[in-house]
Amino acid sequence: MKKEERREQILEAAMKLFVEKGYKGTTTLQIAKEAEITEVTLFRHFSSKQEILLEGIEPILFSTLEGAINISKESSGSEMIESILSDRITLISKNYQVIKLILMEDSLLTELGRGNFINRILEILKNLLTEMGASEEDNKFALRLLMGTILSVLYMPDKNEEDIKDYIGKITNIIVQEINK
Amino acid sequence: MKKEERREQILEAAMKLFVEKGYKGTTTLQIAKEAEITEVTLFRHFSSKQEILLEGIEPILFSTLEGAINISKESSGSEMIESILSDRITLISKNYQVIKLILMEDSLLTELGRGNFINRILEILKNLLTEMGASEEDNKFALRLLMGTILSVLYMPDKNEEDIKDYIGKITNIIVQEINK
DNA sequence: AATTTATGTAAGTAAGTACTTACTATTTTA
DNA sequence: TAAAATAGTAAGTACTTACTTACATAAATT
Repeated sequence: MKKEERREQILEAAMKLFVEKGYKGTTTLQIAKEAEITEVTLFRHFSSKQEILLEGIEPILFSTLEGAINISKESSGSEMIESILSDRITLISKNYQVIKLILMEDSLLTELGRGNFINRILEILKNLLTEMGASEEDNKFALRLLMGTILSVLYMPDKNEEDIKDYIGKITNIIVQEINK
Repeated sequence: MKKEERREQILEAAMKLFVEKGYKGTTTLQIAKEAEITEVTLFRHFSSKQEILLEGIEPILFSTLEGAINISKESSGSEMIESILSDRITLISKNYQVIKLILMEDSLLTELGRGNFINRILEILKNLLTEMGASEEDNKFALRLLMGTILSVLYMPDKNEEDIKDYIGKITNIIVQEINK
């Protein structure tokens, strides 16, 4: 098996276990077994357990968030939130396990200078709302509503796409109504 | 120092560290130091680290949730949700760190037969809504809205009581409006 | 003052865990 | 088919960690 393939395979196995039992609750031996290789091979591909975690969460840490900024700068109009929200929340919904892991391991990631995921999401949402022309007061209300929506998608067992889209539509109406009041 | 006092002191120190660094990320030696005692003394009061965790989260695990059921059965009218929500969310807000810990350590607690905190909250909220006469569809919407509210209080850094009460009021209006539509 | 009760000290045990080294075997590629 | 890359085996190292034992000391209770 080629280098890259094996790395992917190890990452996949590791993330599955990290999500299930947390970073500290997972051993490198368990990861190796899950990936059906030996521990020695694992350490030939990654120099440490930490490196596996960081590489595993990296794509989410960057792509999931940054995308929203670009979209918001290219779009306009009052359907903006809905399209952005729908887009972002779909992404969040698809990667909810990794994101939950990132929240779970926040203290560890903070030690490594990559913590505060929640604050970064809040910053992005705040910018979005400000660009829409929301006042300070509306901002508070809408911000909590949006954050609550994201968190509910992360933590509620019901991941039905239709239901979520439906909910986003209603939430968007409420926010737009509030801003244009 | 008396037995009970010391137990409390150890629990307090332990919970502080568990919240900061997670259960597995905290050692019994660290707990002892935080409580300004020796590790031996710690193990004279608790037979295991696990026992400390379970005893530490127990009050929240039971009181925070069960209370809501009783209130809901004794009250009536359309201000019901607001008073219940306000009450429960204040409690959640005050214990948000422990609750976050419970969510963080869900896999560990599941092994000990005490997991699925989210599902238990959802059950309670669902009952509440059904008693109010919400339809299946409203139920879905309101349930997500309520759960999102709780989660936002848990995870957003802004814990301003006024702001939260304000938000709850608005959310309540939206739900009542949706149900009586 | 004598007895209990609670704590500290010092040392240790047994198990786990991230990570390494040296050597051999297999698979892939040229 | 020979060279190069990848993987397994076996053993081990160095460190951490939950928890224990034995003994001495201090504080509280009677």
